[in-house]
Amino acid sequence: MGARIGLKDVALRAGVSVPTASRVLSGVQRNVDPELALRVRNACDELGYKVNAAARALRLQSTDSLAVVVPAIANAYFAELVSAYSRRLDLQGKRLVTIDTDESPEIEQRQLGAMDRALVDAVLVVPAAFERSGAAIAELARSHRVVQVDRRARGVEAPSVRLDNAAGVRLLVDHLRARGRRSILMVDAQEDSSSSIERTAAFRALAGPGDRVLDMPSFTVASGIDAAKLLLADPGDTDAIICTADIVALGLLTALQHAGKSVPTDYAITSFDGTYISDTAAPGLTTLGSTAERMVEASLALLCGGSGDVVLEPELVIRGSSG
Amino acid sequence: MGARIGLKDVALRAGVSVPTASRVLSGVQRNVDPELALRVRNACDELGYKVNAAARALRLQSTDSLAVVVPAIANAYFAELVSAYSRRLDLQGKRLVTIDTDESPEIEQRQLGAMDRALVDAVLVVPAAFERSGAAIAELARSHRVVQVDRRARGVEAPSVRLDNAAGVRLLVDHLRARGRRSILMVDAQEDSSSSIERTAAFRALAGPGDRVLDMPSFTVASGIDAAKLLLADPGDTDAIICTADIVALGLLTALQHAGKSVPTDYAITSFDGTYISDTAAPGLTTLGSTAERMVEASLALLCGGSGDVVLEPELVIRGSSG
DNA sequence: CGTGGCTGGGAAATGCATTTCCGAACCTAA
DNA sequence: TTAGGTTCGGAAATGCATTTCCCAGCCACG
Repeated sequence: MGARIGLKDVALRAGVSVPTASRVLSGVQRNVDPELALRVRNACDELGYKVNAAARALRLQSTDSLAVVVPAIANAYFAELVSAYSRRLDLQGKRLVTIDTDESPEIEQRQLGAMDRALVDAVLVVPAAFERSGAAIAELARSHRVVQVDRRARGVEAPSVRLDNAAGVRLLVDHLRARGRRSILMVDAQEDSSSSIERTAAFRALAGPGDRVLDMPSFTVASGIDAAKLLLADPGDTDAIICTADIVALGLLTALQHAGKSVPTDYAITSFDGTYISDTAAPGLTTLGSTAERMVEASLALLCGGSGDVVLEPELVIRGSSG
Repeated sequence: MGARIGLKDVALRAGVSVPTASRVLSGVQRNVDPELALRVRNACDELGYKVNAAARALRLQSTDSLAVVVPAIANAYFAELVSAYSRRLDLQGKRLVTIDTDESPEIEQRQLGAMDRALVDAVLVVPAAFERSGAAIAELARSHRVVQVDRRARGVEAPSVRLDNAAGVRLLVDHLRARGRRSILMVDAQEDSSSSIERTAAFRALAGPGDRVLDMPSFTVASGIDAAKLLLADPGDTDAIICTADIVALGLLTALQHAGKSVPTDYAITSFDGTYISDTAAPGLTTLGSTAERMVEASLALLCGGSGDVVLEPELVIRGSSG
């Protein structure tokens, strides 16, 4: 019997009706005698009443929760993105369900398929892959409001927010050329993500004969270290590097320095994300500035209505790593 | 009217009863004719039926979701912790609601107070402060299953998992002394968190006359940089540093190198968290190994029952930064 | 032929907050 | 005093999945 405390228990204790108690707690509808309101609030305290979130969500058809699906929360870029969402949603009294897909379309598909169990009103998703994420996200979009963030997936109608990756590549390439660099290596990862596809395509379109692309498996420090080994084993004429993530650039920078190379003298290094990493590496990384705040703002706006795609303009932040 | 599709619509379309449809989807209870099961599943696909999570949660009194409340998701230590939770819970078909309190007991209190709206079965919390987080967490523990992770708060009954901070400090101090360092500076932050309190207390108990403690406001790269400035302005005899977070050590290391100091020749640097940062800094940071996995395992075990506190033993990982 | 063992169906209860519909009671202004 | 306005209470509907109760069929085995 007397298991959980419901609103009717509160009403009983306060000596008021259920509708009245609800009016007090919901705060709206009609005016309530302050005396009664006080009795209701006291009853809540005394009984330790907590509104049942599931019942409330069922009735109101709304949970005040969003899901954000990122490829790797341990990647500083996505951690800063999630942090920005969290801060902004806190102000709106909403909560964030975080899903880490580990850059795997399989995990992503499983998680998105289970999203109906997740009690969220909408989903912000950074698709793991361009091709292989499409089906799961399109399916999800049939039942949920979805916005694609930072990356896109093929065949998904849902609106998206992303960086103008081609413009970003152009900024970096022009900057390196202006500094007299002749031969640029692009170190990429997650090559089947839309951002990688856009970045490598833009790079190849601008590239000269000495320019190369190196694909690493993941956005990790380890990938940067491995990339450095590969570069040192086959140095070519390379005198400048564009990493598609700060975290890879960090590993690369560290490994090159360990190998006795000087940055930026031997190699100019630049990267994309603009996380705190670029600001703290030694030397600081020339990078495209952080777009997390703008991306968060735009994607939440899209959630509240509106369709179509938002493309954010990148901005070059010059630090020591490019000379 | 014909708005959302419910289970009865599926049953109708499949030409079966509601209980039968439920038996098919829930998968248990009684055997169902495979023929009927197929019809039900087809009806689901055709109608695009998604179970209503709120109704399900209301009926089953369970949401398959946990909340994890961390002081700062952008701090690599907590990002790795959240990532570890996410990976483990994914395997159990559960979801994670992430709350970022920004190291603020006020935000923490507000968020925990709203936790009943959050549709979670339990809460894993890293208290922002030892003193000022107690009330809100104790209050939350009245209505939710709570486990304190990494840090504790005063007066909370909920079980906890944490590092043996005193042992960690001892490991680092002994290591630095064994390397011939005479004068150690501990750079701390969030001094009102339980881990800070334990670490500084342990340090002071072991400290000699040349040893000092410097309190910074936050676990950020910027704090490390500021600490370096303060140190250089008042160098004393300091020849070794213990940072209570990798991320602070990173800023400190970088700033000292910028100022022309050599690590480890001029300063040996050590830190606590064992995140990927310690592995990638140049030189690598001597640190206590990562306890995220063990902490996650222990805290989830506590959630499934059991009370009391789990104290994890630290392990010293020696890298170049300590000579 | 009879009985135990399965499986399906219909009706209804359960979980709980929110909200609507009225009727009853009371107060104020004309 | 009367008309109009305000506020509260009781009952009930709504949102939807899950599950129980029990009654019919249908099979097979004895």
